[in-house]
Amino acid sequence: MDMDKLVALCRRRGFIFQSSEIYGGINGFWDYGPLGVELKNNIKAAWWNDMVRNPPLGPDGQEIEMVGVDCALIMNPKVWVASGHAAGFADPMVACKTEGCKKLYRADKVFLVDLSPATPGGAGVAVGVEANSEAEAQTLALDVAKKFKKKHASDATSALAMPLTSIANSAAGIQGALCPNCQKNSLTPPRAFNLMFESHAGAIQSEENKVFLRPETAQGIFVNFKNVLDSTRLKLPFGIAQVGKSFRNEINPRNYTFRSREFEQMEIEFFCRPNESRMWYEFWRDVRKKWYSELGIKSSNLRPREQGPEELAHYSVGTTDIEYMFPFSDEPQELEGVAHRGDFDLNAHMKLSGKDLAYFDEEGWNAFLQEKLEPYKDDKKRREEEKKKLDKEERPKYAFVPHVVEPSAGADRFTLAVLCEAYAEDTVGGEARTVMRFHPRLAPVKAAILPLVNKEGMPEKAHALYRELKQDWNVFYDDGGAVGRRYRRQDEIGTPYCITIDGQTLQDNTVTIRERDSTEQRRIPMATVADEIRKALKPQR
RNA sequence: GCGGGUGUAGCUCAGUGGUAGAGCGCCACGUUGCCAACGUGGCUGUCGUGGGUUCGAGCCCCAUCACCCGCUCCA
Repeated sequence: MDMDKLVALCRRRGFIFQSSEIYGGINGFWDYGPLGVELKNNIKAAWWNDMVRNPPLGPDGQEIEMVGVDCALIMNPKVWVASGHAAGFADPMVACKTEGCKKLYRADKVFLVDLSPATPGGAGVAVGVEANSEAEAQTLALDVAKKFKKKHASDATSALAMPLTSIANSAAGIQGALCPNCQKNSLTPPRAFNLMFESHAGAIQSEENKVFLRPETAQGIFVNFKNVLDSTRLKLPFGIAQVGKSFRNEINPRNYTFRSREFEQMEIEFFCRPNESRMWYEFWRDVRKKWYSELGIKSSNLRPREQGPEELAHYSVGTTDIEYMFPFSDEPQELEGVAHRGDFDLNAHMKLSGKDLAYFDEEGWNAFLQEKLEPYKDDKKRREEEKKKLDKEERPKYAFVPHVVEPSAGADRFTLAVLCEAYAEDTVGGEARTVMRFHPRLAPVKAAILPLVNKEGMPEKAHALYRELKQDWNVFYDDGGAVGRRYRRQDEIGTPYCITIDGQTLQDNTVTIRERDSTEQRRIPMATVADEIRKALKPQR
């Protein structure tokens, strides 16, 4: 599939426009047009319906409890300190200025081997090495120093590696750092790359009122964990869901809408007992992959991939990326991350806020109490004493911080995947056509109502049907040009059904219903059209 | 952030310094009898943006923006 053709279609038919296009656009931001907003809304509605309102049954057949929230984009900046984003999202970077090299490194991954002892006169020169840790750098240091010994004569036994970030206040008097790649003295000083968008709450800009646009929706859920618990009578396990915009200052937005700086997430934080967390992690990983398949993503294009330990996020003890083979890449790209976050977030917020976010297991505690007090049921005084004792000694064991499984899906990324997956070219009666094979649930327009010709009462009949159907769905009325052309127009925007009102309709109130993918037509009573559409839109499970 | 490429009508593209074009699409009227029909008429452009050279710039020069490819980055 040719990405350019899809991009052209999306623009031509009003799925996706470049943001602020008349001003030359803006890198990393996109707008959804009339059809795009329908498609994306359908995707979000399908997700909310299938995951929140009517989630699948749990691993042992029980109902799953799910509720939603809709949190502010801007939160107290301390949220991002607790979550680790304030520190981890501002990686200092260094670049090499030499023509033909121009490598860019994370500053904390570059270490300097001080060559001063190996250099005549002790001139301050150090060479950079790339390593993941200071220990790793140290093992490389001697080799590097030996290599340089040839050039700089004397002895290299005392080579030391130190983090590049310490170069500014180094006592060694190092005047330059050689690029690990081209070994020229042209590394820039470390510069901050802050990946969070900043703003100010209040009209006066100052350091005190600096705020951040959220880089993920998850933290709104965590900070409201206690509120939800206290207002709903939910018991573990349960999930809290949120759909909303997030913002990341991506260094280099690329690949159409795939890596945008403003994007929408569909996230669940599923809270469970620590000893059941692996089970729920595997459950959600499988549920989420199945969901994509149900909505028409071919399984050959879907790749669940367990992340290796080295690429895990700072909070995660296990993550599966559900990836999709986009046409713009040879490698599958992430649609969703299903992460086992352990108790990282709730603990972090407990620590920084000083608020108790532990869950108290009432059921377990009551069962335990009942069992322990059973022998004293006829001795009220003894019973009270025992209860006090147990309260003091045993009760705290029933309070714990839940573990969390987080299926975090990209609404825009899935929208893009749906567009890629749907795009097809085939031939009908020897003529080429372009057809978007959307799942009916996701199709922006569910049906087109077409009078075969504009006379003999056909438009009136067609209008009546149109008015009936549009009460429930986005349907489209088209009386322009030959019917074949109208069919093709609907194919191109992925409308699953075309309903044609013809001469026979006037006789017996039947219409033809044309199926998009096969182009086959059936004749059905006009009164059953709504049922036909409804049937196609029912989630299959 | 670096290097390379691209930018002309809604789309695909032609236009090598001298009056901005074609096909498709779109709109109107007529026609219409199930898969991009036909006839007639019509709309469509700050030639990505800003500056410069020139009597004159879509075309040459500089800058800038956006998109594509590669590098880099992506908790």
